[in-house]
Amino acid sequence: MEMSDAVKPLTSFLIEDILSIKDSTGFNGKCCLGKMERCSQWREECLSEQLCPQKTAFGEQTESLDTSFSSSSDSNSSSSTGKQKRSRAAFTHLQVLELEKKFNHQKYLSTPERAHLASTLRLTETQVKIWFQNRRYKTKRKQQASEFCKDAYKAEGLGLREDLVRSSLITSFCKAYQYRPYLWDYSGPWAPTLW
DNA sequence: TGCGTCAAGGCGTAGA
DNA sequence: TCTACGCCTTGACGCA
Repeated sequence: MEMSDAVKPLTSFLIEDILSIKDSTGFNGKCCLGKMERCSQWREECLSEQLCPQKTAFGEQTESLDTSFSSSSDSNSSSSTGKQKRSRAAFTHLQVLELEKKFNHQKYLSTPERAHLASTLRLTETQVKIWFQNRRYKTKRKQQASEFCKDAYKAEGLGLREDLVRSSLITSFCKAYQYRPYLWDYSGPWAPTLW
């Protein structure tokens, strides 16, 4: 549904409209040349090894995006049962960084902003939209988890012993949960700690 | 091999 | 009716 939307023109803010170079790059995973150019671009923008350390940053993402986009239009990914194999695109570290940066400024993007960000990051508008959707939901879950943990600590600290065993379990859960990347990346509900 | 992460799928809802 | 959203789930992928 989403990926087909990405291919189908939705608004006048299509990446192609903005870039007006769509056929030369062959974006949407149908041509590796454009992605290689993107890789070069991103590599140049890498300030340090820390910004692009992941081995999945370019090669695997290229492949992933290929399969991701081709799954909607290419029958190669179909299994013998006729069911298309679902693929998951892995965004590059820099793409995620830029998305995070934008997210820290704005939790919601307008259509033009989304289109601009998508073209900047060489992603589809749908991918940017879904990323922000997922990001908001993750942040919300993180907030709920932190409040849950806070309450658990509070209850334990006050000596409320309705169920000490459960409380201990919750406490250890919270202690473990704080090491989840997207949990400790942000100290507050919308607090930008990366930037 | 089980588990965690995360992009994407799916469904219901709201607003224009 | 269309689009974007929230919420939850699914499935691919990497790792210990």
